Amino acid sequence: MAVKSTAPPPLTPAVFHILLALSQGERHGYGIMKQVEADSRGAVAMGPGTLYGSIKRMIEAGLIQECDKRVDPEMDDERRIYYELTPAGSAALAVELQRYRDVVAVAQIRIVYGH
Amino acid sequence: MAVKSTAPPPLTPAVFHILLALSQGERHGYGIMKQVEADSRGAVAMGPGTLYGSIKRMIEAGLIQECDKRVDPEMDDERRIYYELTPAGSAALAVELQRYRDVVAVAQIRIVYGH
DNA sequence: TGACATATATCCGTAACGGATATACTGTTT
DNA sequence: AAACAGTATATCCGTTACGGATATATGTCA
Repeated sequence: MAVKSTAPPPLTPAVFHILLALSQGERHGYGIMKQVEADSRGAVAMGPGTLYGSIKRMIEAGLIQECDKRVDPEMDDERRIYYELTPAGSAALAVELQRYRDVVAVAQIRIVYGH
Repeated sequence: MAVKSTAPPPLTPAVFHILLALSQGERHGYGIMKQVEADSRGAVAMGPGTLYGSIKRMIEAGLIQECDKRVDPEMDDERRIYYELTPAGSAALAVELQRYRDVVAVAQIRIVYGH
């Protein structure tokens, strides 16, 4: 769906959830998956196809980037690749979140005051 | 994206916005388009391809149905086809709305208390 | 040692999106 | 009266996104 006058690449739900997960701090792929599940109380289950496909697109779009940071080198799994939000990613998340708030507010008014 | 343990057909943003528009009352295609735009403060622009494609799928899924109701026969355009929510559509909207609220709440906590 | 969770990643069929296009009526402007 | 913009429905089809299946390999626990 086209989104007017906001962030250039309109956010899909998968992209939005990944951004939200990374707003919690840097994560590796599997960690993002788990964070998305936690953030949605288990409602959203993201498969590996969606996850890694979205990550690739998001890096190309400049929303996220790989980061070198290794929290604990001793405990670390060498295979892990950590990702973090870019400023553009943070901005896109903020815009999308505001859209979510607006939609919830509109729906709330509709329910309370009965269309 | 898969959505666990809720409504059988996981809602795409287009489907969600159409359901929300119809929660306002019965609408014809073009009316849905305008309502979606209004509900999102002009942020979401749904093209005819997405609109009529989604309507077709939603009727098949039992989320909406055509209704005979003609508000004002004198003022009416014969071409108009009106749609309304089915009970299943209302239920799916309610579930999806709760997911939106949850996501907004999670994000809000993250912002206020800083991850 | 078998099973399960963690972890990354690709492949590819299916579904959804969305612009372009077509048609036609209505209402307003010049 | 002609021209234009807006309303209204609808299809076509290229592009994108989704997401299950699959592959591989390590860590962990009973």
